[in-house]
Parts: sequence; C-alpha cells; structure tokens
Amino acid sequence: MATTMAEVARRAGTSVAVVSYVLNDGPRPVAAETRARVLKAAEDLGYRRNRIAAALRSGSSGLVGVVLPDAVNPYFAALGRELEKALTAVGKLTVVANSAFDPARQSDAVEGFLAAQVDGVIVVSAGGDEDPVARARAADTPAVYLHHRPPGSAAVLVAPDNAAATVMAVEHLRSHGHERIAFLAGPDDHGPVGRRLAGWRAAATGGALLRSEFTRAAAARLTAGLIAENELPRALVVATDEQAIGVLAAACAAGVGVPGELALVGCDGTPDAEFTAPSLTVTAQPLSTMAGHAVRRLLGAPPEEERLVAELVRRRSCGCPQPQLQ
Amino acid sequence: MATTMAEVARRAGTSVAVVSYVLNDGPRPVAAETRARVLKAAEDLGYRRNRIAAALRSGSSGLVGVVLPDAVNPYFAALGRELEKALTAVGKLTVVANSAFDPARQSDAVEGFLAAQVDGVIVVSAGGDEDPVARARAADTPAVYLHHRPPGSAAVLVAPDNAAATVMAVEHLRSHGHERIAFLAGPDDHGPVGRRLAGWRAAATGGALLRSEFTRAAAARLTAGLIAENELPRALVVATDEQAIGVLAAACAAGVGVPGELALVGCDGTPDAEFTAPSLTVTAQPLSTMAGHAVRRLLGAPPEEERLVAELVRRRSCGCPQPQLQ
DNA sequence: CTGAAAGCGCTTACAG
DNA sequence: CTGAAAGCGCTTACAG
Repeated sequence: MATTMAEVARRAGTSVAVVSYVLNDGPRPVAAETRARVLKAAEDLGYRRNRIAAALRSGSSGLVGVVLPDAVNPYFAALGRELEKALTAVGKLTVVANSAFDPARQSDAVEGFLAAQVDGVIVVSAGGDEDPVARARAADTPAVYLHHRPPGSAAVLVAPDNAAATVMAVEHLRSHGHERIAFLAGPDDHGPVGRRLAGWRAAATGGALLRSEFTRAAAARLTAGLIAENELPRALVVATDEQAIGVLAAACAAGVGVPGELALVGCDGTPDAEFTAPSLTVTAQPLSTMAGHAVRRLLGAPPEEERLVAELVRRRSCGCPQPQLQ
Repeated sequence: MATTMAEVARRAGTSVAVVSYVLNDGPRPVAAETRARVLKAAEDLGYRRNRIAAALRSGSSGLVGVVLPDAVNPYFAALGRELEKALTAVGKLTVVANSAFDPARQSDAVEGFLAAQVDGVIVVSAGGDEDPVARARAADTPAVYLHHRPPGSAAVLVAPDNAAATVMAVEHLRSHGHERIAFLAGPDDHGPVGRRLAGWRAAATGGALLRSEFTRAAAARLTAGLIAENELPRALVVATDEQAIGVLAAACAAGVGVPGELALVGCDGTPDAEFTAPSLTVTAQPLSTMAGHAVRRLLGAPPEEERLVAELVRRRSCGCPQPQLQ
C-alpha cells in the first residue's frame, strides 16, 4: 500500500489538515518548525500524493485531453508534441486520443475525457457534423479547437492566418518566374485547408485545382497519375506537408526533377520538411506559439493580441539553393 | 453540476448501490425491470460516470502512462499510435509524456504517472542509469519496457529480435552484390541499436562503423561530411529510419544517387519509409504486434510464445525496382 | 434481488 | 497556527 497523508501526519505528530497545508503551500499558513517536520516525514516515508483523491475533492484532475486526427501525420505529431510541452509546463498531464479523421471516434474520445474529469479538452477537429468542444463546454469543461474547427461551430478556435500563408507561397513561386501555379487541396473546402485554398484563389494564378485525401499515399497516387497523363503542373502549392511528402515520393519514383520540372511549396512547415529529398520550402506555421495559445485559452486567458502568422522558409523544392543542413 | 448516481437513483426510485450494479453489470444481479428503470433514468439525465470517484474507490483509474523519447520521431510516433490503439481497445486512456532522450525527464514523467494512480506504465527507455519501470513496480504499478530497456535493468522488456533484423538487411545488400557494407549506429551500444549493431558485426562485412545521434539532422551532417571527404560507403545499413531519412536528405542535397552510388537499408520500418525519395528498403519491425504484447503484459498476461521478428520490405533504396505506390 | 452504510485519500470550511 | 470533521462520488461487503 502507498503511504497516505494520515501516515505522514502521524509520523510528524500533527494532523492531515496541516500536512495538506504544507504540501500544497496553503490555503492556511503553517509554522516553519511544523512545516519542516512534515516535509521530513513525507520524505522519510517516500510519500507521493494521490492525485485521484485530491481530484475528487478539489475538482481538478490535472488531466487535459487532446484529440488529434492522426498522431503519425508529421503536422499533428509536431502539434501534439508542442501541446504536451506546454501542458507539462503548467503541471498538467496530457491524455491523447486519435480520431483517425472519424468524427464519431472524436466524440467518443471527448466523452471518455469528460468521464475522466479532465480539466480541459483541446481538439484538432477531424471535420464532420459533431461539435465535441461545445459538448465539453456543456459539461462545464473548458475546451478549445486548435488548427481546425468543424464547419458551423462557433467555439473558440486557435489558428493562424491560413489564407495569408498560401498567398505567401504563391508569391514566392512567382518570384521564381512561375505564372500558372496549381494548388493541391483536400477532399473538401472546410477548415484550415479551405482557408489556404481561399488564399490561393484570391491570388488568381490560373493554375489547376487538385485534390487528394490528407495522406502521403493519396497525394503520391494523384501525382503519379498526373505524370502518366502528362498533366503535371510546373509549379504547385501543396496544402499540407503530409501531401507534399507524397508528391515528392511520386516525383522521385517517376524520375521527375524537383524543382527543375516541378517546383513545390508546402503550407505546414513541419520538422519533416527540412529533411525531405529535396528539402521542402514551406510557409511554416508557428506550432509552438499555437500550442501555447491553446493551452492559455484553456486555462481561462483572454484571446491573445499576437497574430499567428506563418513564415516562409526557403529550401530547395521551390528552386532556391539548398540551404546548409543544420 | 454534473449528474450523480444519487440523482439517477432517486429518479429510478432505487438506491445508488443498484445503480452501480446496473451500470457496471455487477457484482450483484439486478431484476430486469429495475435495470430498465435505472438505464432510462441515466439516459434521461444524461448521466456520465465520474471515473475519478470510481477510481478512488476501486483502485483503478483507467489511465495508462506511456513515455516516449520523442513523439516526432516516426518510429516512436508509430509505436505511440499503436499503443494508443491497443489501450483504447481495452478501455484505457493513454497519458503521454516525452522524455526528449533525457533520463531525468523520463523519471519525472513516471513519477507524475504514479501520482495520477495510473493502472500501468509503458516506457520506451531513453537509456541512462535510471530504471523507471522498477520504480513503478516498487509502487505496485504494473510496468514494462517496450523496444528499449536501460542497461542493467532486469525488468520486463517487449522487443523484437533486433540482431536478426540487421543480419537480414546485410544479406539483402549482399544479394545486390555488395561486399563491404557499412553500419550507421547510435552514440552508444546499449539497447536495441546495440543489438542491431551486434547483428551487423556478426555478419562480418568488413564495412565501416559509423555513428550519429538519433536525429535526421545529425545523420545528415555525418553523411554530408563523408561525401565531402570522399569516404561515403557504397552500401549502408542504417540503425533507424530517422537517421536514414537524414542520410537520404544529405545524399540528395549533394547530388549523390541512391541506390546508384549509395545503397541503403533502414532497420525500423516506419510508415515514413514508404514515401521517402527514393523509397526506403527496411527491415520492418512488427510495431502493432509489439504494442499489443506490451499492453497484454501490462494487464498481467504471461510472456507471449510468438516471437517478434522484422520483415524485409523491398523498396528502391537498396537497388530493387521501385514498387508501385500504394 | 435490494438498500443503508462504510470508506477510498484527499481538501477545506469551521472552530478553537 | 492547528485539528476534528465533513464530504467529493463512487464501489462493495454486509444485512435483510
């Protein structure tokens, strides 16, 4: 059996109340001498606080639930990593679930989080009709969307200016002399990729609109088909790095030179993009800042002043010279 | 305030004990008619069980802690994803922490898990002197290592036959006519990469032993240096896919043809390896099976009969023809 | 088959 | 500054 506060109290010759006051630094003051005795007793007994018991009484479990569409996708992996970092920094434990882009699983995951009495929920939406953040809030649990909010939801969303990112990508390809610039979007026009598409549309490049699922495999298949039909664009902005990796793989497999025959810019800016072959020029989203904003909103902070904007990172795939590998 | 069992009991005209029996399907039988009334009342009130309260009483929190060295590394990302899947299948919630290859953080993470009264902990060790699994077991919490156990630990480890995987990789490169085959290892020879190295040594290829940290950046730097010094091997087995991705990036940046000038085989077999440029031939570890074994051991199952062995997946980087993109 | 009650290990008003 | 006690929402022997 694990040591309890009662045992610590007995050894320190005081009450559990005082032990709690010492270990929590409040809410009542404790004499320095008593305090030292309690600390020593806790140390001697190897006391570890039972957070489940504390949670039941205090109403705060110290758990935050995070639902991601797919933790293997480099963008979500990186976002998840940043969230875990930000959450750890504020003393929360990160509970994760993958929705596999399935709205039903996403709702199940949030339902499980609520039963576990999480202190908050962060969801990167998989789209669909359900609004799990609204549901969490209905259960008095703080919740925010990060990156993607389902269509129609009015819940809090932390996201960068996605349209601006695509505009930046288009302008960069133009600076390389490209006029017709295609765009590889997702299956539908909701969410962040919809915004990125809107930015591309506004830039009026006259290039083709391409679509694939959000997997490298799907993007690779599409690209292989385009190459076979001789319909590959000369310049292409790709909505996500995950898809861009698939495009690169297909181009390499078919012997199509990047950037020579196909100039490419990605719109996520994941760590993966630096070490593709060739390295991927991206409009890099401020993942760490986004995670920080999401966590602070969850903790009750007001909306941030700071705008979230992507930054152009020039690498090889657009036609710029290969930068030094770091 | 959330609905409690007491409210459900009142509405159903029965006691909280009976509500608990119904909702948990035991441990006492309940008359069909009473059962129906309880279910209806719970439904009407939108009752959601408070698992924190249940945990305090029953001793099972439904939480399992997972510590990974780096959830952005494709191997650990894939392993984490499979663990989450296996854990969800048995009704557990997955709490994650990243150690960033820092043994101290790893121990802190496990300490946090124990305070949260997790039902078990799975750690992919970052190496070092600490034995967090032993620590968890000392606190009566089931715990296992997956993939990597720190040197000197005698705790349960779920891992495939890593030496056999490298032998397989070497043999495959030999079948392409290579004799001297180099090996890119990690900074030290502990853990799974140590086993992979042992397999390569046993295969006595006479090739060079190379080393880098377990990041794509480090492997890319090493490779760029080798190319500059004109010391790049013709054939290379790389301990991890993460490093292989770095090698590929450096080769591409320097215009070194793969597999023409450098034939490559990776030893993890992550999903990422299928869409590198060129696609990476690997000895693919049975990640899903490994995750399943780890979870079952945690739940108290005896060691599995089934041996965990990697499977050779032929793709382009070794010199085989590029397979059809899936 | 059902219910009153103890108790899991904390936190926190309340009284002293 | 300190302590006895209530209570968070469950689960589960125990008695009926």
